[in-house]
Amino acid sequence: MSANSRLTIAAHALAWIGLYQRRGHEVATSEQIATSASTNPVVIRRLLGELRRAGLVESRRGGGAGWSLARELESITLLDVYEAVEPGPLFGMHRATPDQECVVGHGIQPAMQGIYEGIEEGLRRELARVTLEDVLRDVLAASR
Amino acid sequence: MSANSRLTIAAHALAWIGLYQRRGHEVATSEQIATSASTNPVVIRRLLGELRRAGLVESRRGGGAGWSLARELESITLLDVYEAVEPGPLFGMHRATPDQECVVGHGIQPAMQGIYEGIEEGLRRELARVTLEDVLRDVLAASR
DNA sequence: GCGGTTGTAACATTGAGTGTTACGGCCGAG
DNA sequence: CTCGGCCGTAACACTCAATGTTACAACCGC
Repeated sequence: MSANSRLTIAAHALAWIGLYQRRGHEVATSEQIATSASTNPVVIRRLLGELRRAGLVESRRGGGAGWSLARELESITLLDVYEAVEPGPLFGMHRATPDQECVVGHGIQPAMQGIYEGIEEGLRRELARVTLEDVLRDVLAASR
Repeated sequence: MSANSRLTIAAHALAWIGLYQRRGHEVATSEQIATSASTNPVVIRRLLGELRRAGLVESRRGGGAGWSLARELESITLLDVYEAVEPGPLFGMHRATPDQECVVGHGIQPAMQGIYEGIEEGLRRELARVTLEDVLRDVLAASR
């Protein structure tokens, strides 16, 4: 699968902002987060923009601008982040519609559709069990 | 997520071969399957080649050549197909290694690694619950 | 007004997946 | 033992999403 890093980077950004705020700072800048994640500030702003639309973070402009959490880390799950950042389905269908004259070609898409829905629902359940608080805890545990 | 159709096409091919054999034929050709799936025979041969390496199908060359199942449909699960056809992990890490001087940058990868392993294990469990026999049944049910 | 940051457009780059052509290898049929 | 059909695979073009980068207008505390 063409595994992308969107979920990882988004979780990284949220954990970074959360830790930064616990250390007494008001807001974090995309520049700071980008440095920690070894990427470009625009990439961070784009991702955080999607998280803002999902109500997970807030942004301030002007002087003393930057990003802050809209919710506590323990109330944000990986599912929230996943849904904010990965819109499409996990598995794709045929690019061209299969041969409708063929029994298999005709029935395969509704069949797989139903099966995939169940599987994605299971994935959602797994993602919902992990909070960003868990992520930050694991991050700090790894530093020892 | 850049959802690809490899799992769908592979399941389509297996269901097609299975049904074709139940109707009394020995082997199916990549040409026939490609027609049903509206794609190119080479795409089918490549995918079936991976399934052959995983021990799910067999191929014969020469006259009367083609593909046949190496196992019964009810003994093949979507997990078997998934592992044969999707080698990489579901979620990717940072493309460049994050800033190791930063606490979050240092701990994020081991943390996410562990979390992702649990989530992928859950996905595997879901995939293992569906057999290709289930798929074919749903396919035939959809034709009515 | 100044300066720093967000928000977003625009474009280049990369890589996986997919489609296509080509051709050598294999083997049953005749 | 030749022929024809199909596999196996290399090679290449094409598409598309993700990512990286530059640029710049908008915003707002100071």
